[in-house]
Amino acid sequence: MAVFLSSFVNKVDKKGRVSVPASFRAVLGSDAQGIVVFRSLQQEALDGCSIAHLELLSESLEKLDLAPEMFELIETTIFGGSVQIPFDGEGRIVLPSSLAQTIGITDEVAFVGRRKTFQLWNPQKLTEHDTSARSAARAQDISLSKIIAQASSKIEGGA
Amino acid sequence: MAVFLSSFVNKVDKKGRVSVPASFRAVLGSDAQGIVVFRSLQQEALDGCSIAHLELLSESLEKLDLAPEMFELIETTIFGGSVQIPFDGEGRIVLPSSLAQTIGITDEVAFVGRRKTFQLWNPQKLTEHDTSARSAARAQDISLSKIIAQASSKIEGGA
DNA sequence: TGATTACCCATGAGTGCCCATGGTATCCCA
DNA sequence: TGGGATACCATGGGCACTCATGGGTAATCA
Repeated sequence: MAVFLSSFVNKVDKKGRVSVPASFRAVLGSDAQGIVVFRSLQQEALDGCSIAHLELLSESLEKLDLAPEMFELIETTIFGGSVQIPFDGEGRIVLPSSLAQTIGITDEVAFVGRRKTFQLWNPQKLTEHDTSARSAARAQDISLSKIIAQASSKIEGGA
Repeated sequence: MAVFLSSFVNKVDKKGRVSVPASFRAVLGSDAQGIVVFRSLQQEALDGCSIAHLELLSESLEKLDLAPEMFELIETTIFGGSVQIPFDGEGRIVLPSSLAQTIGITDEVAFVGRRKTFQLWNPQKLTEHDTSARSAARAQDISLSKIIAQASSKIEGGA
């Protein structure tokens, strides 16, 4: 199925509009009315997803037996802090300036695909994040083919 | 099964198009719509693979219990940093100039088969890398027949 | 009443699609 | 065995379409 891939840097214009990349809109579907955005828990970025995905998170919360503090945190910060933003006719959104300011977005936004969701970053902060992530990968000698091999052997081992 | 073998150096034209070697396209399959490309974690090159291979990596990530930092790294740099590039009618791709620039590709690209995936290099940097890799192999006295023998004894030993 | 939002239209750069060509390797025939 | 024909591959060019960007106006809201 279609997933959010790649990263794009698009401009924010004087009216605060920014184009959601066409490939992300394609993943969202032609009948998508917009997206949902909220502050990321782990990074200095915004998390973005489809409305359906937020509903999935909501259902997941009901099913799991989460600790009350975690439940409360998610209820307040994620659901309380999320905004649903419609597309205009050209596939643009207007980012609430309060959210944009929390992550340092001024005149450009980086959209970063994360398969089921995506993130919105200040492009410079994203570059810094990426650079440090790659340094860590080199230091740990991470290999994608090893990850695939481990996942395969986990299945065969009857794990 | 078919694997990516050999290396080829092809030209990049004024429109940024470059032919994917015919044997690589054959491995990908006649119904392949294109390839996926992302920055290599370990080398100054791009990693290339089929769309199915990226899906395999995606499934592997879901199956393994990776450390959160490693998961985050792969989600952002590999999936966020990958692009799905379609073939044109003649089996060419257009490399995004942002990716091409990170590895110093200007007017030629070296395609290097790595069995299940392949890499894209600046041809000169590939030559330098190969030279230093061969020096390291001689220093470590690497023998291909020893590798085969060790793998065979590992299988028979019921490891 | 002013600011903001929604809706509509326009434009240029880049992309996708299509067609053409030259070179090389392979195959077939004399 | 050599030459010609054919097929395949890499390379080059042109045109239509898409995408991101920009602007204007009317409606809505505070």
